[in-house]
Amino acid sequence: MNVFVLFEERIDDAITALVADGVLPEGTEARGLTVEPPRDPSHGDLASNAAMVLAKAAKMKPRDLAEQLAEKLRADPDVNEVEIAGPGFINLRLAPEFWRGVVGAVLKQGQNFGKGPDRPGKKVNVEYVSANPTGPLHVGHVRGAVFGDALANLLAFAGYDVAREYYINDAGSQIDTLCRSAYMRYREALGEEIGDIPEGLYPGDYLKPVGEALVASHGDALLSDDETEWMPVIREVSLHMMMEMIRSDLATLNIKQDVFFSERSMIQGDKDIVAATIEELRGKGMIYEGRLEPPKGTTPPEDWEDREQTLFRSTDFGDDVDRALIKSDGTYTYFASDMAYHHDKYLRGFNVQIDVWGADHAGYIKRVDAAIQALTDKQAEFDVKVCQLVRLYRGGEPVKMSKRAGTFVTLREVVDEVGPDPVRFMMLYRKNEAPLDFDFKAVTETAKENPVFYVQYGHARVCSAMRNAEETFPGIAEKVKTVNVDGLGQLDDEGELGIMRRLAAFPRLVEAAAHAHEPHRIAFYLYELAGDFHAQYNRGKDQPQLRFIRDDDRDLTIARLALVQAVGTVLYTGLSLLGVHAPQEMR
RNA sequence: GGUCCCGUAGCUCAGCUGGAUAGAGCAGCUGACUUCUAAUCAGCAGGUCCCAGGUUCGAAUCCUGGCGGGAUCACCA
Repeated sequence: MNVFVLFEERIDDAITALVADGVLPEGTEARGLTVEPPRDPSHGDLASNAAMVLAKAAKMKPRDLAEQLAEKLRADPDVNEVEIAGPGFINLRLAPEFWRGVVGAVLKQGQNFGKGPDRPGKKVNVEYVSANPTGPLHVGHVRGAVFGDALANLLAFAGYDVAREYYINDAGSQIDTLCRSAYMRYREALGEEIGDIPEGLYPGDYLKPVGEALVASHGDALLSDDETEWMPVIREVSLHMMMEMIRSDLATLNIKQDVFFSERSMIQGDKDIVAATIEELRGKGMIYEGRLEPPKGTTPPEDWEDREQTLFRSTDFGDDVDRALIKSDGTYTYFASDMAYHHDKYLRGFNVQIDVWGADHAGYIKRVDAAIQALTDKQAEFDVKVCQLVRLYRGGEPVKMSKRAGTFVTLREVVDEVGPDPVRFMMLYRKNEAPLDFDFKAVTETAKENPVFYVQYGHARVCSAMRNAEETFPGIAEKVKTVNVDGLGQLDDEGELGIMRRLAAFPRLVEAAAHAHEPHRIAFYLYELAGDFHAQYNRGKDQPQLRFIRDDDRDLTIARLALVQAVGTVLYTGLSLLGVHAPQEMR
């Protein structure tokens, strides 16, 4: 149940009624009508702009029209008060019974509270991580991984049919580099003194196991000066082991993906869907042979070569320059493969595609967007979520990292140090396009300024209250589960009603966050809900009559606990969307 | 130089895709706290929403042009 949608419908009904009364002209439609929580709670529970958006068509003053609508709304039994304010806002104050009904709804629906309706015809593909299979995941991958995972959770909860996908870049020249690096480790594993790993190869120790595995399976049979002899074998083994490592890295953060799509698979054997994609575009007249200008404003790459090449007319779709598809050695550019890949996703039925990328790839958006538009005749919806940099701190001091020296911080190091929950929550406690500071010390502190703790503690406190109540009133938990609206009648404290309003906002929030592809809104909401709850708990110190557990009043305790349990349920649901554990207790 | 992102309280950031008197945490100040599980709670103070135009009943939010910061520019991935 979404309160705001519910009242949008009721206001719509009121408009229809006014049309029937002849007050509004036939065919009046409420375009841009909204029902929202007012910023200032003193304005009521719900505010609508209906009168203001209709005034022009109705040729009436907004306030007069508002009064007519108000008249209709006053007849609604859920509405306690209707007020016209400001330029023509209609402010509604709902009956307390209505808000208590929300508590009942949460208890009844449990973790389904806030869930969106099925959306037939919307098949969403969320692609995230897609790190090169050349080494372990490092901290730069973490944000996108968590973001994509949470976004997929959110979309699924909001009712979309969602697939989670990882695109394996296993076809480019970086894989040859990987193989040559692994080959060094292979020779090393055979007892050879290899010295330093040559410049340009991957120096990391994580390739040692690959070398050892190769010795175990092939002995010294791969030793050869001719690369083409060992390359295929080493490629297969290395890629497999790198992907296993990456999967296990992802598992430490509880990141799940359904499909691992291999770039190479598109051009293996006799099939070549990259070529097919290019031909399809050629058929549409979007491919030509031509020359490109050297890049401007920056020094051209040393190996810049002015030559005629196969180009895609991405400028027709808003890109800055047309893009090359085939390299001088005859292989496909990364972009050509990517084009085919996104096309493939569309052919698999995904009419909504969301890619999660790092900030350094932002300049790549236009060309992929152009390709998708061209290949799907603009039928596919494409959104790239760009995650800005994560800066690491420890106790306020920047953590030094040098990519050149190879001292990057791995995902596993971060998770090992602070645990998965703080990592996941903090990566989502900022909108994706803003840079993010991650402080190893701050995220494990047990204090309000650490939102992870504050929210998790809220959930633990709910569980604790239930346990305590069970000691005072054995069997009360069962009563709480089945409480009806009449039983909640005693919940009339302003703080309690405030919590109910917050709970009622959850379905709308889920809907909006999913629509905007912004999981961070869930994190901020949970912080606010936890804040409401902790505040109410603390009010019981000064005013014992407000305590959740009242030894002298079992019925009141049941009602209060129903609200407490509802808070716990929504905290649990929200944390699950973020992929964060909701603890029963804090130790 | 082009493109993309960011610019909101002293600091770190929200602001529900156009609503009313712009919010939270930290830091500062004032008070409460031998606890229904502690690590908090209540309050005060703090603002040229980068600037200038525009769109309209109404702009932090949308458009245009600037300013400042970051990222990026390829036959790499």
